[in-house]
Amino acid sequence: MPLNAFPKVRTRIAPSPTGNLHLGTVRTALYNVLFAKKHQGEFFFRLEDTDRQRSEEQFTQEILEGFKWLNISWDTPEVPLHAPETLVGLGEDGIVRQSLREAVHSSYIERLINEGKAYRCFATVEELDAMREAQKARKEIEKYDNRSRALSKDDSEKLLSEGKPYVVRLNLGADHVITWLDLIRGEVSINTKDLGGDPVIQKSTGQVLYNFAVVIDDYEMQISHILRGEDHISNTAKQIAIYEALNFPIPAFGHLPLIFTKDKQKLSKRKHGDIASVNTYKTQGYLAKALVNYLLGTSYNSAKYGEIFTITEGAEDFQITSVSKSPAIYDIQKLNWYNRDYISKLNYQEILTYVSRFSKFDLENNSLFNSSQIQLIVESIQESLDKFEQIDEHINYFFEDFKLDDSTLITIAEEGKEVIHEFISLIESGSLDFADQNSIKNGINSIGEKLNLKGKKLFFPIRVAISAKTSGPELGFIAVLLGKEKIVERLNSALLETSHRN
RNA sequence: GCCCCCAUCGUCUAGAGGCCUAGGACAUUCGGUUUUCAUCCGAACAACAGGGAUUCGAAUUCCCUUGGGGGUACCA
Repeated sequence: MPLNAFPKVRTRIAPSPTGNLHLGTVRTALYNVLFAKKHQGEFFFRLEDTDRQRSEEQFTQEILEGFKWLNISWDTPEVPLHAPETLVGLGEDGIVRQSLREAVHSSYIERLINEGKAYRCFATVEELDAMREAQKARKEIEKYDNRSRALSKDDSEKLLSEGKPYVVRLNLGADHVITWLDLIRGEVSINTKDLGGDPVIQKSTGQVLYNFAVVIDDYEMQISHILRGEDHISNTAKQIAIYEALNFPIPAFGHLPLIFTKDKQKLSKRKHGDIASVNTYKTQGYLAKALVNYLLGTSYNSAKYGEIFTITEGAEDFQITSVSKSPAIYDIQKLNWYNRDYISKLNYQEILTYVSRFSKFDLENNSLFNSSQIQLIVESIQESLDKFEQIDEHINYFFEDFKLDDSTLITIAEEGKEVIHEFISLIESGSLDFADQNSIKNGINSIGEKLNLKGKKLFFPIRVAISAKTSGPELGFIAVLLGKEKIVERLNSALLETSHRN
């Protein structure tokens, strides 16, 4: 596709360090990466840290760690063509820090004032409140009435010299329609009359507003394609007005659908807590690749790879135009499915690394089992793990004893006790080989024949007695690893507990 | 209120006028395998929001309605 006036595809992610790394931010970043990869372009990272009230260094660190964990890296912007020397605010780490660019932003404000495209507005907050009240009383739409457009240059200079506080507003001119061809949505049009009057571009503190800073920074970083959340659609109209006032080439815009929860609300930290935060997934033991794949899959399916694909594979046939327009509802079950799938494909060294990190048992240096036994244990539960956080609930009975609770004991029942008795005598008769799974299994089978029991009635009592669980690897497998003594001990103690209960 | 965006199974999606009695995946349910559990295999369930218009023909184009969401700051 003929991209646009820009020589090269450059995209960016521009998070604010005002909270944890949000799933939505990651998703936006991912689509930007995908698009840049697909078009052999570059992807940049800009930190929008100008909100001094809410920005915190701790959040910056969390965001960077999150990106690192997810293995999303960015390119370093080169010296911009349009800007004079170096790109102000660019750090060694390739990150552009917006807070370091305030002087740059201000200089463009001055330029607009000099060109008559922006003006100072000395109206006080009280004055503007009164204006809105009056509009409300008249049942008009509340918006800035552009009153200061009329201020003469002399009057303006006078108020300025008197030290009166002011904001700078962009002169939107006569009402007109701003239209862009959205990469995802097609043509989008917004009339400037619905923008709430001439927008403030610089506060009375001298700091510029978000919409202005974004335009300046994207321009100097030569961003060619801006892919961001749908919640920015109305910002885009204002930003295009700023691009036009500044006579900057206008990049292409694409507005991605948002992530919703089941209640159809935008996924937010405030309302939905931890599930919005990337850190939660890292902590619970999700694989970064699975999370990436899930996030990408929410609004995009690879024609070539279907559901399961890496970011590189996804980029092969990525079409920004085929990204879904409607919101994606957050679905933990789908994420878990991805994660199970990725976990099950891990080789042993990989899974051991993860599992060790999440287990309270020292798997790599264990006194009960040697390394090949550990491998057998880990591999036996590899496919039943949704996330690594669950590791110990699957393997704890190998490492420590337990007390059966009522809900577990109930599965043993009367017949079960008999099964256990028989199993104990069989073991003690010495006819089972604890080095051989099949020997154990055959032994259990013979009990089944003797008592005329099969299926759950035969296997559950033993399973519960030796593992306190109704699911897990083969019984023979467990028995061989735990060994004769431990098995007998647990069988006896289960019998004891059932008798206490009855 | 005003402006904008969106609308296919419960969920994510395929579908760019006839290939659609709408395909796949997740979830769910039921079978088979495993004398248990997990895995695996098979099957079932289940959707074009409603109404008009265009057309020989519409999930696909247009309009309206309804529903949902976003925005509406000297926040980002």
